[in-house]
Amino acid sequence: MTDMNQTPPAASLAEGIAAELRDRITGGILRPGQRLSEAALAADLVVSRNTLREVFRLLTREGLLTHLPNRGVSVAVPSMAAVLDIYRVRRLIEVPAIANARPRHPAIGAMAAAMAAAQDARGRGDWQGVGSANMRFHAAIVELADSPRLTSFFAQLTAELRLAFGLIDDPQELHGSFIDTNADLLAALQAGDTQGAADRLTAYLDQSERLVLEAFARIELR
Amino acid sequence: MTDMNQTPPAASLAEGIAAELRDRITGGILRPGQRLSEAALAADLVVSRNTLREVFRLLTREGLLTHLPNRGVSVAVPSMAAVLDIYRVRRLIEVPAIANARPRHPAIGAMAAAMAAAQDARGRGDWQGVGSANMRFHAAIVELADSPRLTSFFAQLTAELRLAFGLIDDPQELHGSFIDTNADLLAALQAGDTQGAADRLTAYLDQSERLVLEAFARIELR
DNA sequence: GCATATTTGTCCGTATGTATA
DNA sequence: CTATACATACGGACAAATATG
Repeated sequence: MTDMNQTPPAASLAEGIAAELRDRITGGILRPGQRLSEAALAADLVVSRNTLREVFRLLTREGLLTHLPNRGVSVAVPSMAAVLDIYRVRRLIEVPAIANARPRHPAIGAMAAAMAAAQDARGRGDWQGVGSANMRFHAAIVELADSPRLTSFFAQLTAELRLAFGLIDDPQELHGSFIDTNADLLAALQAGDTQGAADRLTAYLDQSERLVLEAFARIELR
Repeated sequence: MTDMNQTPPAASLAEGIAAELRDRITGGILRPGQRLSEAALAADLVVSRNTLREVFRLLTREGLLTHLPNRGVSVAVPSMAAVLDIYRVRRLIEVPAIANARPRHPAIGAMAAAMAAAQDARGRGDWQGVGSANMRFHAAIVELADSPRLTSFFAQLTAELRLAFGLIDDPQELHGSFIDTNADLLAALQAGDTQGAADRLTAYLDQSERLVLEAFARIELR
């Protein structure tokens, strides 16, 4: 067994640190709104401030960090506007990707693998794992379009969305209910019914968006 | 007259330098494939190497620079695969944006302004200016979708595409013939005929892509 | 194939300006 | 209003990798 799930050896130190910070942010270790002190974080990650600043620029561009001039960076606080925008773009990208999917495209195998991982994680009650697998499932959908630029753009959207997920208390409600819907989607796609698959995807996106927005509405009341 | 066309005062130095370098690359001052020495460029731009490296990371992520570990960065050399990918994504984004355009959306005014600028530049024989105006025209089309993430993603694609345009000798052939097509598109949109506008856009994208690819094929022969 | 020069990758110290207690 | 803390940006240093003669 090779280390296919391992992060590649990090071409440069900055890229490696960027990946590490991305994980901490999407993984919820760093909470939205939290300020990140250059000096403290550089010491913690055992890199120089210069290197860390390179990373800050990257993650700011990706939307995971917010940069306030002369006041440093903090973890981005997702807004309802951001969630609406992200789901709008997801519809635009994912639905045509499914609808125009070439039969027996390799990405369909990746979708099946992600689906299996999601069901496995559900069996263990690992809702965080279910969420990760679900994101891989949708990344595989985008890969159906065979566009590297679309794929990397979608990865960015995904990271930002996970930030929003982190604000929601109950991950089971968030991720648990969608496994069966997505399994139907996959079955339709494997049967060559791209239109049926696209319809199920649209339904999923609508439901998921509503769930996130409702959770947001509850949070903003507090 | 305010300086609404002026670049904003650059929140940070790195952002300003990034904008400057972006202009030099898309403007053809820096040619594709050209290596960029950290020390030389830093001296030229009167910034420290550290600041310049932050900029390099940003532009590498945007696809304008290529980074080879321990061998520095060079201006990206656009490939046919990149051109194909960019046009694929442009179709996916622009066509639905037009087809679902809300009547009297403010971006339609921006389209008209860009069109006027293109016609003006053509009158002066300024084909570079025609190209810039044409890109603004299409950026305005994307704004019809009201999605900030889509807008900034498209800006990136545009910059990368201009890199490819720079390899083509005859800018008149590249940009000159499309003004009238786009004028028709705009007229259809203003008349509320979104479907007709979308059809014209598709035709434009097909023609433009073919032109770029043919020019590429000629170049690769040399 | 080797010795040397150049360049990148990374770190540190420090001066300056801005925001906040 | 002063003092303090911090981000910003610079320049110098050095090891490691790469290119050159």
